[in-house]
Amino acid sequence: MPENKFMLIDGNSLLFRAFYALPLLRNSEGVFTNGVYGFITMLKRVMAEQQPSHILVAFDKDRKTFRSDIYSDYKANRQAPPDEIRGQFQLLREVLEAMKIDYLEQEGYEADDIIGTLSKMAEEEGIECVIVTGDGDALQLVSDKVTVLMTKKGISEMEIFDTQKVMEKWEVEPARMIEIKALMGDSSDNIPGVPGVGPKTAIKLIKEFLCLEGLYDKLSEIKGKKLLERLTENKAQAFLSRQLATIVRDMDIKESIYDFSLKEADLDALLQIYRRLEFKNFIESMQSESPAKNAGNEGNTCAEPAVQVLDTKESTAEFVSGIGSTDSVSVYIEADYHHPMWAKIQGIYLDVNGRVYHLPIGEETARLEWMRTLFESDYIPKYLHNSKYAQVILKRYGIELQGVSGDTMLLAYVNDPAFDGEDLSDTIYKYLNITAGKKHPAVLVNRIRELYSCLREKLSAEQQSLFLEVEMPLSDVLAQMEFCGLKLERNTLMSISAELAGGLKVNESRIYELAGEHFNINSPKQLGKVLFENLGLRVVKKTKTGYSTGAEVLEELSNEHEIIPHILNYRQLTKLKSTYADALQGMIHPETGRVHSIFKQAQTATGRLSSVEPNLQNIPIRMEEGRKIRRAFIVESRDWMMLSADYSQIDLRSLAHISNDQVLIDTFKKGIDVHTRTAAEIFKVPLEGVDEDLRRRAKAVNFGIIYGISDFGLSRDTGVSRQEARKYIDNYLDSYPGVRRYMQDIVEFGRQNGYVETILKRRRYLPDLNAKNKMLQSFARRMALNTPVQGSSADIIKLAMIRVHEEIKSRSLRARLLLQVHDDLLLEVPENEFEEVMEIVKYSMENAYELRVPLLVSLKSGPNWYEMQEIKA
DNA sequence: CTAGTCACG
DNA sequence: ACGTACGTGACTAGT
Repeated sequence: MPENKFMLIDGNSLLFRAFYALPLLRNSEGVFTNGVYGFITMLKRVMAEQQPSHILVAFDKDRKTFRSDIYSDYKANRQAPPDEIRGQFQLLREVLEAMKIDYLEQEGYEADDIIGTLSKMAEEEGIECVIVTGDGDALQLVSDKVTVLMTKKGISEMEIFDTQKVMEKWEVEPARMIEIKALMGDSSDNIPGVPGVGPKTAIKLIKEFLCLEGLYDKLSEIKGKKLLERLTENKAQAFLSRQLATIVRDMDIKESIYDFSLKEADLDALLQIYRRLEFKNFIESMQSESPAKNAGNEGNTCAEPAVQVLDTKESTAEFVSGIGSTDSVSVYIEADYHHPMWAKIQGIYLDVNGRVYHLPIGEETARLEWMRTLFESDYIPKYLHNSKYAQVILKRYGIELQGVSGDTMLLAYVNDPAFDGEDLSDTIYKYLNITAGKKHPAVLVNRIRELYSCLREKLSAEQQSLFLEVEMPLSDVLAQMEFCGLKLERNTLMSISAELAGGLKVNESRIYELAGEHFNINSPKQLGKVLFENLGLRVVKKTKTGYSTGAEVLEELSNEHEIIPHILNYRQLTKLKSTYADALQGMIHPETGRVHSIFKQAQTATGRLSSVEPNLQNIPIRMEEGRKIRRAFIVESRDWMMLSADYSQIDLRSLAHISNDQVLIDTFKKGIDVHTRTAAEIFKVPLEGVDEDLRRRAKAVNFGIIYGISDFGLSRDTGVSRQEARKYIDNYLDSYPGVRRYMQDIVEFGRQNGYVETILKRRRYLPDLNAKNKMLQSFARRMALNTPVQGSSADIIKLAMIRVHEEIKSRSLRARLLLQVHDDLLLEVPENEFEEVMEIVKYSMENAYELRVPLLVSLKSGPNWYEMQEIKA
């Protein structure tokens, strides 16, 4: 029989710990859950490690009435906990109830006191006791029988304290910890202590005098005059502090420790609350631990459907020929990698009218032929999740996927762009509330059609059009772009890399020379030490973990030490070398000699695309040194040309349209430079009187407006004072009253409806517009201001891409779209098609959507992505 | 796996 | 009183 082991948990300190250690997390109802999540994670871990026989969670009860009046005065000064955590205490209680873990709270006492009392009871019974807490006060309870497990930064690490460990760290017996606290105080607990006495002094004194009484009896022996003075002056406060720090160990508690034995959790109740909180990991681990218990109950978990394996050519041919246009087919491609240009197909799962079929592929790629007619037939409607992936990977095997009538990933994205629905099983879980226990492809493919219907029903008429007329056709365009890729010359990258390496070598040795030592310049930690400790430079800004060494900070210090410009230069060179010159080489596909980025169509909250593996939307251009990287991006062959087409000021034009501001509209209609016009308006000078500097500042204001301006941000980015920035903003809003109205209206709309929307009615939900927390609210406010602008621009260029692609296809041109960089399209075009394609692109982009202002596109062309020359209209 | 940094619109 | 422009992705160090 195992020995008894009693685990006592400080519910308050651990929940706070978890709350602050994890990023704010909410379920779809907006309930904050990060604290509970972290708490349970910790709980599971310590229970697995310690294997207790009895367990209890203690909570504080009623913070206003603590041990004594004096005590409550101090405690009342504590910061009120943020709103986001309060509700989590109740949630945690509910989870504990489902887990059948007892918890206790008692009027007028803190969790510590309950723990102190019960640990004493355990000691008296000779039972081993482990205290789990995030609060150092508990160390005073350590003894032969009592150990303390304390969180060590964040929640992932715990430090175990027994008597020996306490002695090592604090040099006194655990029971004397209260004497130390009495002297040094504890700011987090509002224990004052003796001012000017920190841990070092407190330890020294208590080691010598053992306790407060001993110390004050022999005050005359104290050496330092100042110290003596402080101790004398604060005698009462020291004794009070000790009282505050002392945990009560003799509360009147009715229960016996034997009442808190470990019990079996109520799995159904637990599953239910985990679902409500959307703790998918926990749900999955529950199901993998005991699948039998949960299988088939409530209809919420799903049994695996019967799967018919297609393993002969004849039976498959027969099966395929039996499928017609009235059937519903869902397709799931099982592959070994997430990048369609680098993955191998392992198998195909199909759902036809609710029955699941599996075609294993593996090495036998010839089997894909058996499916060709099904995949390529335009008239058999198919449903997929992320059809672009399937389209690209199949194309590599020579199969053109046709007849995709619905993509559930895109549908989920139109429904709510904030949800990360790339994973099919997550999406099924969210919308159908079904947990696909093992994420088996058969289970997943079996639910695609249901998911499709469920999501379609949720959409408004406009959202349906957005889905059917924009996202679905765009998926095709992007598939073509991904498959095509962009030709990248390895040799060019290699020589750039070598050049950078040369520069770096010189740079590096100069830095070591100036620093007087060798260190890793890439490590912000080591660099911070060298700059701010060894060289004694001014600390401008700190980060959570130490000194900030970002470019902004370094710029500011650039005149204070010769090393700084070298570091900035080093940073620039390493960035270029590692991220671009070197990394891109590894992304060149051996079979095509090109790089094939994935354009994520369901990623951003605003409706923009994003580009990964590699990210081709952030290839350097602003700085000449980096811009040279673009030399490596070349065209198909010598008789082709690169064509780039970018929208001029598309965001400000979207803003003009959405806000219906007459001044802004007038500016664009007359073709006046918008930054110059803004400068004239806010600085109250005639248009001709606007110089470069005024225009530059006005440009920053225009950007600020789009981003949801604050005087602070504007002042930081322009260098003018905050008051000055405020004045610019006020002048702007006076000059553009339509914009002011827009800013008010959109926030009000968002508050009323819970979301804001773009010109194509793409929504972004912003529940935080009504948050109590001011910071969350102002974040949401800025998103509400920015999203319709950024998102509408994204809508417009998506429409343009579809039109360009369609036009090229219908005229059987060889030209092709390569990239989209938010307001910029890049194509490669055979020379003999150049004039025609140029016109198609310009026309399609400028007429993609009719705004209250004209859209203007400027074109450039060249032999590679670096040498691009403006084409005059 | 997170934090810091920096590349782009 | 408090922290601040919007939207992304990749690399490196250091746990």
